[in-house]
Amino acid sequence: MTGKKILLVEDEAAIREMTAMALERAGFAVIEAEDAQQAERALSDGLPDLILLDWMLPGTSGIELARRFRRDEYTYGVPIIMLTARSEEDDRIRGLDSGADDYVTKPFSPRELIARIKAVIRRASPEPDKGVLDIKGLVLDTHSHRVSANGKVLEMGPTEFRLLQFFMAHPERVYSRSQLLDMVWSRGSFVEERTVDVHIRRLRKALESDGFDGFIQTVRGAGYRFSAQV
Amino acid sequence: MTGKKILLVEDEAAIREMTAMALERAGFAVIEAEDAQQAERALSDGLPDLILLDWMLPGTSGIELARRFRRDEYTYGVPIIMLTARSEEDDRIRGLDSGADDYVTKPFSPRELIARIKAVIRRASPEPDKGVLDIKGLVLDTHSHRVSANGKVLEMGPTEFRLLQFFMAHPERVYSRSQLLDMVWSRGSFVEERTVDVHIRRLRKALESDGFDGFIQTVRGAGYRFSAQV
DNA sequence: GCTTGCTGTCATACGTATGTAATATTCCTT
DNA sequence: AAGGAATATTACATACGTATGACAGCAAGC
Repeated sequence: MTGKKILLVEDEAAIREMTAMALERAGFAVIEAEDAQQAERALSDGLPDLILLDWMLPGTSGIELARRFRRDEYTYGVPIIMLTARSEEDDRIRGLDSGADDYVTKPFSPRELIARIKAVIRRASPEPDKGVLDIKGLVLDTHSHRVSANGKVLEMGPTEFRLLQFFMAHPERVYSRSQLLDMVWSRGSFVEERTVDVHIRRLRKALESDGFDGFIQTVRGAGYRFSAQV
Repeated sequence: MTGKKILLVEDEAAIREMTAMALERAGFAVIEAEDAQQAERALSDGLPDLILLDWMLPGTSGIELARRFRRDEYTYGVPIIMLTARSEEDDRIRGLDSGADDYVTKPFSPRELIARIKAVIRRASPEPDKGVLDIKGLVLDTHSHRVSANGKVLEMGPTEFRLLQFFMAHPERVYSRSQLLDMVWSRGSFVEERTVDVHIRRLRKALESDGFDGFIQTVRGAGYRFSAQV
């Protein structure tokens, strides 16, 4: 559980440093940012396991930033905890609406904060970042967020990308539609199981011009499987 | 997946009965309770596979009850889904904190509720990991959902796959048609015993090109047996 | 504003698996 | 060897699961 990377976005230096210290003592690696710009720059160095976001920020507000992170396919899966002052407590609904996983009111005890962080990380338990996945010429780069077949770039939507990423990280194994919804669609949203069929179709379509669509295999009555075998 | 037992704790009779009906039609066995006391009494008759808990209950609240279940070593492992009204949505965090595995806001569609129930149950009770069954070159992989004979992939239907899986997990033992129907077919489906013969035939056909059909042996007057011996 | 791309759902088409009945074969008993 | 019972095999209608294309709602960018 330790060694997790946390991005802390907080403009007040006193609070930021105190918080960072508490987190580091608890075994987390903390990246500090004062505002939205610094935060986004920090993100380009690799995704953290969790983002701690102050509600009130100069410039782009915390809530706006949270929304942006949730929409961005790159940061989509990273859990977010909002830091709010007690007087802002009424707004916590909007905070949750914006996609935050939890909120903590200031002033908070380090113990409480760490407990919540651990809970959220455990719940989210993000996939280990594999970097580049290469299976028989089909290459998926999680960093550049690109897929290529024998060097030729393939176009596909964000959902198809995540689907393919999951499949390539877990090949030779059947997943039911329900499992795929859990793993690829992750949080909150309720979608029909049949929707998986449609995205499978779209993924196959994106792969078929290079003959890789055969890797996505239907297992009748069970689900789908990614396999480089015939 | 069906036949799972669900404890439904909800004080409003209308909602409770409607929910119970929807769940029963989906194949769940529902135990109804109006309040905390009834719920605890119901639990003493045996643990359910999941607890559906209304947020607002007369007397002991749903959240308090959830906390209690989580602390009690007897009920500790039973997954909980909270039912909350939309206006209570901001309390969702506390709901998760209290140990709930998911929450559903009222009004909910039966389909969504059932989907979430299935997801939570599946996560809570992962399939026993059988892994790979290998008997003299006949290999059945439950993960990839594949059967191969000395490396060559064999094609067969879902029922034949389940049948073979059962046989390979219980070799050297005779099973009557009636027993096989119990173990391999989903409960509650009324199928002729003679149908087993047909699927045995199909399984043998799938195996015969590689000489493995001899493993499926007829025991006249008793049933069938899987045996790697002559 | 408008356009574009993505998502989720639906209706429909399609193929295959399934259960049963009919017929053939094998095995055991007498 | 014959008769009867159990099993094997084939054929077939139907049900079921999957594939596919079209569509409407959104959000993002122009």
